[in-house]
Amino acid sequence: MAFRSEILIKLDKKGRVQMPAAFRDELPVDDRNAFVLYHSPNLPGVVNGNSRSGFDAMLDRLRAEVLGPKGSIKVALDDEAFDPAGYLSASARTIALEPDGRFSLPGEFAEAIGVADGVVLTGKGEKFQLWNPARWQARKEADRAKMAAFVRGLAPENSGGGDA
Amino acid sequence: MAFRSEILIKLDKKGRVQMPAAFRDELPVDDRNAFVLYHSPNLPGVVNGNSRSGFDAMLDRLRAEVLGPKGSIKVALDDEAFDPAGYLSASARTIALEPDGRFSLPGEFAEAIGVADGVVLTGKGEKFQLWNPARWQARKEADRAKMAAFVRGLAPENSGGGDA
DNA sequence: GGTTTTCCCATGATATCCCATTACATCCCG
DNA sequence: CGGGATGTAATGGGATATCATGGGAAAACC
Repeated sequence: MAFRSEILIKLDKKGRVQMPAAFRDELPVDDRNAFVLYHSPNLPGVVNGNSRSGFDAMLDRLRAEVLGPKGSIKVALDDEAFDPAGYLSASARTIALEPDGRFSLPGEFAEAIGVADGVVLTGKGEKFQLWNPARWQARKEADRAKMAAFVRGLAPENSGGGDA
Repeated sequence: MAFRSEILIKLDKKGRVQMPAAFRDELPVDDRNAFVLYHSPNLPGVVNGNSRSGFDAMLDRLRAEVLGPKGSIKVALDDEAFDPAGYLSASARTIALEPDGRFSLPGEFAEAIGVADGVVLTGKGEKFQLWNPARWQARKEADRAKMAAFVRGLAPENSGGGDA
């Protein structure tokens, strides 16, 4: 299960969005009628998406990271302490997929993204993201330079190298 | 079964609250006519909710964690020792759901939350919570900052940005 | 007997279902 | 190999169901 590619999808006047076939095919075969959208925890204007099992798996890893195995009962009871997994759960919504592969984008997400006529769906491997098209374009430009620099910096002491 | 999303629900003049469809769908299919509300054990003004089976499962885990496997018989007999699960049971009430998905919020919980015209229902994964809207807003702001800091602290040697 | 709870009906907004259309890719058959 | 046939993806829209809410009336409670 790995979300790849990027695609621009239109929003019709009912607020519906077509889930790209490439992403739909990555959802678990036994749970393709719904998935999860949630606000980015630290990047305003971006909405993340994943399968239900993928989202739950992320929360499990998160809880395991924060507390030890014994912490589960503490998190279940302690309402005062900050709970990252709980925070993400509150910011998430289960979205039903219509039989034809579309879903209606809840207003809260549409506002967060700042959608007008279209959204960019972009694969990030373990998850995918919804972007405002213009903002996505800008981000991509910026990332291109960073990526080139990153690759250049990978092998500082390379004598040979070169490619065919 | 995972409670997600957050939603503001009005209280009508009869004290009734609509259980959001997103939460109702998470209740066990064989037990959707009732659920459990209980006071937060350590955060005044917050009321927790869960399915009956979910609440019972939490009590079981709590007893298993606190006392050993032999603890159940001890708890059944020892009225002198402090019993956390028993304490939670006393603070809990089974709430009936009307056929249309509403329930009447008992006065004790309404007072604890400090409701006026509305309540925020927020998903925490394994359970959900009822909040005073203003207090929830404040908590959310505070948690947002903590979440951003938490994500930042995950990878000590992180050069680039990115989000979770 | 008066208050509270439960059941039922009403309503506006939204979401869902179903059918139609266009574009593009693949398939089939000679 | 070509050209029609078929399939799927993305989009549009009308009809219907569901959600959240309000309120009246019966039923239960003290």
